[in-house]
Amino acid sequence: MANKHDHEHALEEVFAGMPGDGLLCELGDLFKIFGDTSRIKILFSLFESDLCVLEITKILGMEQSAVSHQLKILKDAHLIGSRREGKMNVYFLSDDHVRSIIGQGFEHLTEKEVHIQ
Amino acid sequence: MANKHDHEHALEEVFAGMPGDGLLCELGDLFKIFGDTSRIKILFSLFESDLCVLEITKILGMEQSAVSHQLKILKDAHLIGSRREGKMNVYFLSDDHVRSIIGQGFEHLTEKEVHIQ
DNA sequence: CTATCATATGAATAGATAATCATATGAACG
DNA sequence: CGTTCATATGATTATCTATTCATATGATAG
Repeated sequence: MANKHDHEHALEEVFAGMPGDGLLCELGDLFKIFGDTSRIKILFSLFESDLCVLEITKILGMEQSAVSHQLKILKDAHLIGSRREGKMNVYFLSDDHVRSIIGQGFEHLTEKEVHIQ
Repeated sequence: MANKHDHEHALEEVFAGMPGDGLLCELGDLFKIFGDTSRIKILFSLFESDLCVLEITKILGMEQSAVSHQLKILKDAHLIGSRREGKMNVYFLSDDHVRSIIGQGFEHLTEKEVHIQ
């Protein structure tokens, strides 16, 4: 009975600490963007250097239109930006959070590997 | 011509710095897991307290089977663990990377809000 | 201007995913 | 042992997503 009461108290704490549905949804949407190999590849590419669409297309080895679609998604999420250079649109990382987030993901994966050994 | 050469050099660097497809895929799969509101809600709940399935079900307000499905996904990814306590299965965060990753996502969102103001 | 190069957009489709309903498992207790 | 409580699993389905093909836009050079 005391145990049950503790659990209900825990539930209250959980409800209190839970962000609103809006924020949770935004957070989900943000991570969804990282949850695709093509987009991760684009981001990794931009870690090294600003690149135009054609270059990214060569790196990913897929249709140019597919790349443009993914670039739009990344740009809408403010993860990348673009500028014009002559005939080309050059894309770049818009801030270093992208690096940190992907870095944390990496750490999780590599530490798990160590753990498995 | 010099410009073109620079770009090709940049491409080489990008290819050199790019992780293998396997790792990129694992990374994508990891972030995919964070890319769902129900799972994020579960993780936030477990930030506060270890919880059994019934409690999580109450918090999320969805079918118990749906919760179990999502718990399985989280557990398979080693993001949570479980132990038996009497009749119940109690779930808990398996490590603090989860906190860091979600925290980074949060920061990105909130800093963007500041930026927009 | 108009042709062309670089990129973006739109429609269509195949594949993935998350929820639900129905049912199975499995420990605990009388 | 068999019933019940807590949870897991399987099948199904509606929705979402990433890609492709086809085409539009839009800047720039001739």
